[in-house]
Amino acid sequence: MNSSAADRAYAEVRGLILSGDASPGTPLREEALADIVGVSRTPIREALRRLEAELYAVRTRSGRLVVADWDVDDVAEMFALRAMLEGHAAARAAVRMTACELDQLKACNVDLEAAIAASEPDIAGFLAANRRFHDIVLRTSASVRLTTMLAGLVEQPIVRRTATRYDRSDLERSALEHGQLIQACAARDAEWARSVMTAHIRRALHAFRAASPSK
Amino acid sequence: MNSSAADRAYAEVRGLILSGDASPGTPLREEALADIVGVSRTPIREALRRLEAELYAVRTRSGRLVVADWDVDDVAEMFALRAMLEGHAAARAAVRMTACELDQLKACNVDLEAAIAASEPDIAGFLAANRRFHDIVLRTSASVRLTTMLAGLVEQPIVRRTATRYDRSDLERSALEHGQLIQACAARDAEWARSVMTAHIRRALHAFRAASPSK
DNA sequence: CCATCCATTTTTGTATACAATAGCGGCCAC
DNA sequence: GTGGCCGCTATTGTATACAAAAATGGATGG
Repeated sequence: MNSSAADRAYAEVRGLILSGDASPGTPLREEALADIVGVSRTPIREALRRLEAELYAVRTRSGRLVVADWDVDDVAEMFALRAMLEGHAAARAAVRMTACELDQLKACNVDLEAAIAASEPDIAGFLAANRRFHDIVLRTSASVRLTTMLAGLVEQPIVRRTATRYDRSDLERSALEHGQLIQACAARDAEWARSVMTAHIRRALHAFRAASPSK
Repeated sequence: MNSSAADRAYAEVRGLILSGDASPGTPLREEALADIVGVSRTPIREALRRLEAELYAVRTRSGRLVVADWDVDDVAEMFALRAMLEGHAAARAAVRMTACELDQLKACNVDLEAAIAASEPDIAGFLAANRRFHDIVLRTSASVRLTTMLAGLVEQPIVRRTATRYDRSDLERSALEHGQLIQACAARDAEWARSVMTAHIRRALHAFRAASPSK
């Protein structure tokens, strides 16, 4: 969509970080990245500033950027913040949800259930449907600030997990909890929606921890 | 402290916005700002990107940045988010607080009380002490992510208020609530601290609303 | 009088050149 | 052999030049 050089640079460098291709501690040198992405330093700088603001990268004393290293506490904190903020988003969404958006939510969850119904679950399909589900909630919450704040928070723990195994029971629980959220939204019950979403994210934290290679 | 051209540009442009010198809707043209600040467009761009990320400015379809216009709902949402996040920070801080930091908090509140004790309250002194108080809590929470997310949230509603009158009872209530937070931290009670801080911010929202010129 | 189209001008996006500074390695003295 | 100093290199910060896209203005036709 946004295919400016700076946006491509952002996506590409973030990809390097999330894929583990650039492991924590790796220096992010502007010129080197410019060569990789095929643009000049200017859009690279812009991308790096965004990544720094989202804490994908940290600045060593004086200038140098390196890939950030998230320990277990960091990840737990990210989930805690996400639980609060997405809970808040769900509460706002519940009272703003129209029939149309409710239908979209239901359709999303149908897709999600379909993705995990097969004997071999379709993880990519699950993640896509899950992502759409949460995006709809966020959009319905109608708070640009919330959306902005959550933007840098959702991707991060997911991708580190690509190598790890997804437990089927976790996937099924997700579908169940999404169903509960749909109920809460249908009932226009903000606090119910908040509770369900908060619980949903906090469970995801523990699922993530259990699946983590290094405890 | 950070006196690079980009940081000065950020501070100066943000000052223009918060002072109302650049009113909502005013276009933020890079070259014009470069002339004002006395640097080239490059650091100005960097500053504008930060201001955009913090929603001080919004981007009209295709490129142009204009000063953002916060309506009452926006401000309410900012306070709600701040209440959640600072509440979380207080909860974390309560269990991490050392005697040293507790003393700093107490000292801050002594200053704050001194600032409002005079017959004519020292608003600037109050704001400074208040700021230090919240900064200590945030620092003690030991979450860089939380600190980053709150950074763009605390300044914004305050300065719009420079013209409005501060009610003495509100100032006194602030001092009282800070005292309660100190108690909660002394007791290492995370949920008590969270509740006090959340209530503190939410009261501030209503004080702000009451003092707002345009209701 | 109003809408539309084209040219000009303004404004942003990107690339590159230059300046400043920190890091690094070698060399020398001890 | 080790520690400190000096010069060089690598890297970021800033300025400027150029390209692209969009707004503005006026002229023109209806």
